[in-house]
Amino acid sequence: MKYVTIIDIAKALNISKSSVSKAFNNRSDIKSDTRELILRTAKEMGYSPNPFAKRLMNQCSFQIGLVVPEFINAFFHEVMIGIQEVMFEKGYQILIMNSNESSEKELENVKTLTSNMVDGIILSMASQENVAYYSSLIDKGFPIVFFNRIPTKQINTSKVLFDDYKWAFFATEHLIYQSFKKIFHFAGPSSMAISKQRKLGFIDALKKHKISVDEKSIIETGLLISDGQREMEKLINSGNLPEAIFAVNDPAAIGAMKILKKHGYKIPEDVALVGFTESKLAELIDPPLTSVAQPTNEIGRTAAKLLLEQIESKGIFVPQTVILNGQLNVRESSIKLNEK
Amino acid sequence: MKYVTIIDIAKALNISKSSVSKAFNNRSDIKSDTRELILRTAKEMGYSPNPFAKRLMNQCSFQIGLVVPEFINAFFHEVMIGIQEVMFEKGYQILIMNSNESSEKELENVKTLTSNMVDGIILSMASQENVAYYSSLIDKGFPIVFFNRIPTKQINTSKVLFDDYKWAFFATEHLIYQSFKKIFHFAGPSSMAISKQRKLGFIDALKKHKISVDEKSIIETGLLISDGQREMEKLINSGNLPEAIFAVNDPAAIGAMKILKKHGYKIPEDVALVGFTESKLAELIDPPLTSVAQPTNEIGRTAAKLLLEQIESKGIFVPQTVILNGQLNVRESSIKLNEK
DNA sequence: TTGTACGCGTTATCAC
DNA sequence: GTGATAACGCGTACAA
Repeated sequence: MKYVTIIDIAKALNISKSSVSKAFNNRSDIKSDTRELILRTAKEMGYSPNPFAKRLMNQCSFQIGLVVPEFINAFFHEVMIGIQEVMFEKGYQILIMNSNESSEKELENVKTLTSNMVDGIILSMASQENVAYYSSLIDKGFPIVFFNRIPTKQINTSKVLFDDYKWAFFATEHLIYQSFKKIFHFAGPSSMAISKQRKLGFIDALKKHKISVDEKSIIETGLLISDGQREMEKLINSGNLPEAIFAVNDPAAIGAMKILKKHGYKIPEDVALVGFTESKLAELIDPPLTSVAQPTNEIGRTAAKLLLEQIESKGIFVPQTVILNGQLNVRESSIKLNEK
Repeated sequence: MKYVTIIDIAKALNISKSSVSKAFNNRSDIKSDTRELILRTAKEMGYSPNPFAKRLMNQCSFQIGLVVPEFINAFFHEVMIGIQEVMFEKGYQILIMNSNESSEKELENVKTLTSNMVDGIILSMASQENVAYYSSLIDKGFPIVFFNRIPTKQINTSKVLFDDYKWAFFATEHLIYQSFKKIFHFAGPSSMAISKQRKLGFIDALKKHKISVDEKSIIETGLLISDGQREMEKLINSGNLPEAIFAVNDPAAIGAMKILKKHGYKIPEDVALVGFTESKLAELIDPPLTSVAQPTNEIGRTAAKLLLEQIESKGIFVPQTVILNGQLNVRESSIKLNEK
């Protein structure tokens, strides 16, 4: 595949390559006749500018990187779409990389991206491991925007976040208002900030309503359907069933639901369930799962806009932290039925 | 963000930039002492090679494009992961673009990618609209591999496909063997080759078993959950309920299931359901949905490998067509229960 | 209005 | 073993 260059066009028309370049850059110092002619022949010859030469010139790639910790849940796909919407409009391409919950892989991804000269990175971290390195990048003036799984320590850049604590609190309160008494929490990995926040929200909601928080009522479960299944199985075997469970995320809740149904328990009569981070599944399973919806598309769009601001500001920008609002979608899985 | 170049290193060490370049390219004509020194200082100075300069030289981008017609269903995400696995190992980056079921957008995407000098494209088409253009690209020597939604006409390149006809036939036969008699088909858009194939498989299976195919038993539905819901609603209103439905894909089947359940019909007792293109949902909904599973990861891996072959062969390659095998996952939604 | 010359960062090809 | 020098394709002062 041989690409046509401005030199080819110049030769074909017996003019200099700079004239061709001028024609394409809408410069005033070229006769409109010549411009027309050049553009026409360029089209005929199938010319398209070599992006690498351009980037070599302006030291800017019009590419940004997106690094996510996982690809399994729809959450990151949806955020990705939001980012794309904003970025493509501005002519940016997006290189997507998956860290697969490994902070080493994540560091590798970021290094691959920076050595590919992306103009900035949107990042959701697998863990807090590499924060120092990212901090040093930011200090050098490299634009990074964090979302979802962000650094817990202060960092000098923009962030898009969701108030996990608040919404976990609301979700738990919802169960309390339904007058469930014995409420358990299926928690995520304790190393993960969002898990911690959600757990804290759970605990504080119980405290506020003067419900004692039992050690055994918080079970570190994991983020996958299989995790929910495993812990639910254990719980059933132990014979210590709660009236309601608030799970760290939808997959954990759905896993629990599957096992409960398998053992013949009714939802929400026997055990009520609430998930977190609305997934498509929540509406579709039976019974539909109550869940906290995050504005995934908006998270993506906001992160993209913040990154663009940083890129375009060339150094002097004010780091912003945007906290987006969610919504508790109450569905059948958590509604206390009237006693028959 | 100022990048360090080989010239900076050369200056720092008072040597020529060509020596620096040689050190990095493991050339034999350089003293190993100097090489060591160069590599060490390079690391200290935080040098990383400028990929655009490199690409400008070797006229090759180590990037490939992936163009998919939609992002909603997990199918393309999963294929994408397979592609990534193979490509990243070889040092390729993947630019992902979404055509959103529009052939104009698709053409635009492909043009963006080629003008970005990707080394090849993996493509699933929104429609047959642009086949002539893709054909001309291929004839010019530009590597393209098709999968899933491929050109129906002969095209001189590699393809990864799934025998939609065969598996639709099997899926329908499964319903017949369960001794359902009145079987309907929720078909996809008739413009889409895969829809046509699945419909044909359905028809031929009925014919083989001497079941007459009624005009009314094939309903053009669409590919989304909402499509399945809408058509099921109509069907219920018309009072012409089948015993079983084979849907063009899982979302259509799931939409139908939701509406059936809403109206109090039991699955599979009142209406049995079979989907196509296994989704995560199939296992999770209640009752679990029988569906044809496609080997998504393998589709991605195969397409990636075929594309690499084409890229590396530099012109003389033998177009291959790989037909991958699927699996009919039989679940509760399609099993005829014994009469009580 | 047009063309010349140079730089962007890299590698390949020569002389030395 | 080393170091100039010329590409790669494009943009742009500056000279013509």
